[in-house]
Amino acid sequence: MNHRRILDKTFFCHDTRVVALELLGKFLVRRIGKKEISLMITETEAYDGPNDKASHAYKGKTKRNEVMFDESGLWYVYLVYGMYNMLNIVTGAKEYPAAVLIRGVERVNGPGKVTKFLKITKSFNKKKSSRESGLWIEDRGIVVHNKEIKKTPRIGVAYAGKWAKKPYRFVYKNIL
DNA sequence: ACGATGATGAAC
DNA sequence: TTCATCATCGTA
Repeated sequence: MNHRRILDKTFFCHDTRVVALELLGKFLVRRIGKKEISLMITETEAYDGPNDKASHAYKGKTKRNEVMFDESGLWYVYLVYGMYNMLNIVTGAKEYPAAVLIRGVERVNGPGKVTKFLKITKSFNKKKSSRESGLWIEDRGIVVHNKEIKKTPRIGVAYAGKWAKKPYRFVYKNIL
């Protein structure tokens, strides 16, 4: 059975923490010309709504974060530290600003390295996760058990007070 | 432990 | 218009 299902809005329109968990074991697929690169997602972080101080949406809608307020299943890509693009997928209901940061995939650890390896830039911002955009996520039938998932505080958000301590980072331990 | 490197948002 | 900050990473 070659089980393959491209994930769409129906997958992403749920609680961002649930989506972040369920993205582990799914495949991030990037088409460049005729070639497709598929890598299993191994590390994610949830950014949850207007009250999460670690989230870009905490202070309301801006030009940068406005896609977080749009419908789920869209890419949110932005530049940090002048060098690294961060890849997020918008989650939850429309107007509820939430997203999941894809921090790591198999053999590529670190959100800046993922985007560099897959040549993902801000040109993907606000595009839909879909085959036609050249970047999408597939379910290939891998089942990840709760015991295989490590939950930790998020990285690089020490400024966020009590939100910095919430276990919104998810790591699939069964990494190749 | 620290510098690279530039967009962003808030202050002025 | 200036300024501090930043969901990072490679080098030391």
